[in-house]
Amino acid sequence: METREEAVEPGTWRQYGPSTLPKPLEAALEAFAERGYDGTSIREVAARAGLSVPGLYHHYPSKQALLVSLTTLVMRDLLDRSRQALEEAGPTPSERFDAVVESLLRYHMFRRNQAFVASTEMRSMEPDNRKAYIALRDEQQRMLDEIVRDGVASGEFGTEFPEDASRAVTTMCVAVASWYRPDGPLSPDEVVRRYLAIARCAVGAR
Amino acid sequence: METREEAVEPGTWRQYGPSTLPKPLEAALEAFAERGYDGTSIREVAARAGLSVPGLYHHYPSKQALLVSLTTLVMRDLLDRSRQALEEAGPTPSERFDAVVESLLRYHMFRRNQAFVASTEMRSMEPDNRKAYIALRDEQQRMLDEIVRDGVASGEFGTEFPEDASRAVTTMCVAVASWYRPDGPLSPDEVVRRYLAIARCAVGAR
Amino acid sequence: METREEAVEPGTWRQYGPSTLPKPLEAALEAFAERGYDGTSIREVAARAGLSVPGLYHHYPSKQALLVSLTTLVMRDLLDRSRQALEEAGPTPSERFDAVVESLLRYHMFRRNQAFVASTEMRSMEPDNRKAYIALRDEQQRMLDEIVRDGVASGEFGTEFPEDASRAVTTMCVAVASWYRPDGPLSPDEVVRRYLAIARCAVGAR
Amino acid sequence: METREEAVEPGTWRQYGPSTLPKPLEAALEAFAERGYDGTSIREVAARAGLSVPGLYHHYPSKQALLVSLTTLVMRDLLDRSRQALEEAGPTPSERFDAVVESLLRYHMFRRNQAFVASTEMRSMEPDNRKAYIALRDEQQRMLDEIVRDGVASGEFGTEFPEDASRAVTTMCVAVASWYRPDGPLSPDEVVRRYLAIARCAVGAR
DNA sequence: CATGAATGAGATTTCATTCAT
DNA sequence: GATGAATGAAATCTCATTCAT
Repeated sequence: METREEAVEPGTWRQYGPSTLPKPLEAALEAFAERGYDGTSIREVAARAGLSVPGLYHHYPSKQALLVSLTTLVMRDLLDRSRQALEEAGPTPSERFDAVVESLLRYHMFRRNQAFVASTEMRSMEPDNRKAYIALRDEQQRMLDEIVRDGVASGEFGTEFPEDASRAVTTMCVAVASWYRPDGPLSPDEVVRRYLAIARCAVGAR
Repeated sequence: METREEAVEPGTWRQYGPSTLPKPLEAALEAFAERGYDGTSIREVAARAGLSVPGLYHHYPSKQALLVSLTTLVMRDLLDRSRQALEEAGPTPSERFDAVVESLLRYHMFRRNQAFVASTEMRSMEPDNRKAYIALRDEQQRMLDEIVRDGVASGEFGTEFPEDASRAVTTMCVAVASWYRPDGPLSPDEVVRRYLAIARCAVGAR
Repeated sequence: METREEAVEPGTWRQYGPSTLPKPLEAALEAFAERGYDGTSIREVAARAGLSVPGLYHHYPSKQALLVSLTTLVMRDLLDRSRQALEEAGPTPSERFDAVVESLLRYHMFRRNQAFVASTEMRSMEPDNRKAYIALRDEQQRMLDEIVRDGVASGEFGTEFPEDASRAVTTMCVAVASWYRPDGPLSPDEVVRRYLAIARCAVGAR
Repeated sequence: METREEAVEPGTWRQYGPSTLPKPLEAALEAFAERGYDGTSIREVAARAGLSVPGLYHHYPSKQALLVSLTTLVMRDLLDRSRQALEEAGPTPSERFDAVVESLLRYHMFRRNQAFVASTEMRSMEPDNRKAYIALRDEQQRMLDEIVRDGVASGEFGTEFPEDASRAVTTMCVAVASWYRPDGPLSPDEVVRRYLAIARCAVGAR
């Protein structure tokens, strides 16, 4: 009876296998994460990708194109996962809030570098590319804003400043990418549990 | 009865005049904030400082030295202000928490660029310089960690995860530097009021 | 009674249909005319020819080969036309002079790009290829030189400096390629009329 | 009683010492003349100028700048000489015609490479630079055009097509740069004598 | 400190050409 | 012949830094 175009297994948004980026993007990602866009030479990316420099140019016509392809894929992946989390969530703002926050948190742990580079290297994008990236990022932010507003309207959330709280929550989640380490003391599930508690509190849940 | 080395007017930590950085550092700051360390040429810094290139080298022996001087001054300023806020605060963990958080928030609003560059360009520091910078930053973080722990011990804060909450709070405050604009809709006092509410809640105050 | 190998319609040397160059050479011609040999990439030629790059290499083994094939065809065409013009001309040096000059003028108007590229890109030819090209060009020049000498000998031309006059005439005709435009104010016939007058005068005709 | 700003020795326009171009331009000139603009690498120019590559960039900010500086100096020099020749010439169109043609001829013999590169590499100039160059070149052409028109008006020149004749004469003179060799069989004075004869005839002098 | 000249190293990008399919 | 991938060599240009004056 399922009539959706793409029927996806439930919970897929929680599953993170090894990243499926094409090799040159994987190489660019690592390099950008370590040294930044401007601090990374195309030679370095090519070497990491196991290509000659012109070989790299055969696939991506410029350094900027690497950044754009990378960040676009990243934001699409994040958005897809958040949307899927929402679809599977219960109907109440609280449930929806938890779902989006959890998807944000997991993404920033399991796709740490991707998330970090995307948010950090916005300034290295050429104007048009930046505009396109910001549009995607804003879409993600608005998703949470709306839920928080709904929660305040329904009385589930008590915050006086829904916008600020929403941004503060996003901010916290994004920052996870800069300290979380897979081999650190906290498991992803534990991070989710703890940050979810803080996030709920930030919006005055209950 | 005052026996401190430097007796400072009370509330100085809340006062932010125009920055007192030496001109070359001011120039470097603006450039680094706009284009990043690697994206900034020494010629650009010299031009912004109204100096010739060799003139700039007369004051700072390398590009790296500009970054180090800059970030060291920044962290010292922030630490000084936080310490002063603490000295003037009441004795309870709640009062002390509020003081440190407010000092963090104000710093990240009034010294937006400084805070942003310092936190962003850590990766551009040579190993020893990075180590020294991290030491200062950790000192700042430990200041808050300790207060949160004290608050939990005293029963004023109810969080289960003092360390996480403390880091999340710092994180939120640091991120203020990347969205706050002096000509935006929120006054610094209002930002302080709102974020303080969120921060208190994150540590389970009350 | 006709015994020539190839009997050609009279006046053919005056007829210029659309150029019959193979497509890759046509493409190379246009590109070389616009941007010069060194300023043209093989990819550009391939694209203009509607071929893939390896497809182009299938027909011509190198960029240099394109230039050589092109200029050889061009010079042969020009020489053929001049020879044919001579064959159809009357026996006097004046008549023969007019015929060759007219053929030169028409070629440089109707095969403007070909003539321009051939004369311009001599310096881009590898030594042996250049030598071969120069041989053809000299043959053309000698054709005119000889007629002028005959005309002086017969008293029809009065110039003191037959060689100089002959070269100056060639020069003028070649230069027509760099200013003549099919949509300009002068018809080819009119250009022929005017330049022929100047050319005759340069050799002291009458 | 001389009140001119710059009193110049008469006949200066006929004097050609060794060229006074700055060394990098001299180097660029030779290279461009031999291999063309696109065929010349900046390394080659630097090497010929006895500079490192960045050393060359210290003086000229781009390859294009070399071309522009060079061709501007060239056209100014030529124009100055032609104007001076005119000032010293007698009042009749014939005398003025001879003066300008002689100045053109001498320039294209003594500054052969300069003249050749300037006329050849127009297509390598960026649009604005080309426009500026063409303006200078047209000024030179109009100088001759005007004289020829005057000569026709006064009855000294009999040509039916003053514009064509004028361009043909210029063309001949310019082309001298591509065959004249200082060690060839004709002295500059002799070339002047012979070409002047042809040029006069082209405009129907007498 | 400013000016001006200089440079080794290295940046991004392009080119002609080749080969496997 | 087209497609796609690949590459050594070389192109233009920039950078941090230095030195003489």
